[in-house]
Amino acid sequence: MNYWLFKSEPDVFSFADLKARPRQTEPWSGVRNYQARNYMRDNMMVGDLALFYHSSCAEPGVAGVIRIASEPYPDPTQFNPSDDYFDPKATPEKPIWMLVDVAWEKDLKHPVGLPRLRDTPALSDMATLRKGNRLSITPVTAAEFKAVLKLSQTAGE
DNA sequence: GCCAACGTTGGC
DNA sequence: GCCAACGTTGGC
Repeated sequence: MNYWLFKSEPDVFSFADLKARPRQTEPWSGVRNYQARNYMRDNMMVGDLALFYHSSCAEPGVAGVIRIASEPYPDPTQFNPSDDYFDPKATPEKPIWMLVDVAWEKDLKHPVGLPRLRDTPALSDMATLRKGNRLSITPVTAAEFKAVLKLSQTAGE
């Protein structure tokens, strides 16, 4: 079992939006970064758990827990000329961008904001908190995942 | 293969 | 809106 962190701007797609989906499941479309794609294509297993992180918003931080719900498959938006994520170099025979479905797994008792994450020694080496990191999908260690869940049990300051 | 220019991300 | 930091592009 591996652990991950998925970033999303809540104005575009939030943790609550995912929970409100009919099957509480959504294809994680639109990733156009090779490293993030490779994590989905090469390293994720159905059943892996992930933190759903809200970025570029008033209160950035971990909003909930999601689960990898499919094998990797081609991101359909790369083939659609009218889609923002259309990639003219991709064809169904030779897709470039792969994605996985993610499913709502559980709510947190309290969301864990970025300042708390930064204040937590156990998370000092967490990939998404490193200076300059912009990857929308990063690995999380089991210890880090556990530490975030522990933080979510209390409201903090 | 190098590297400058550009676009994007994301916190503040 | 600003700025730091990074990834990508394209000329050479």
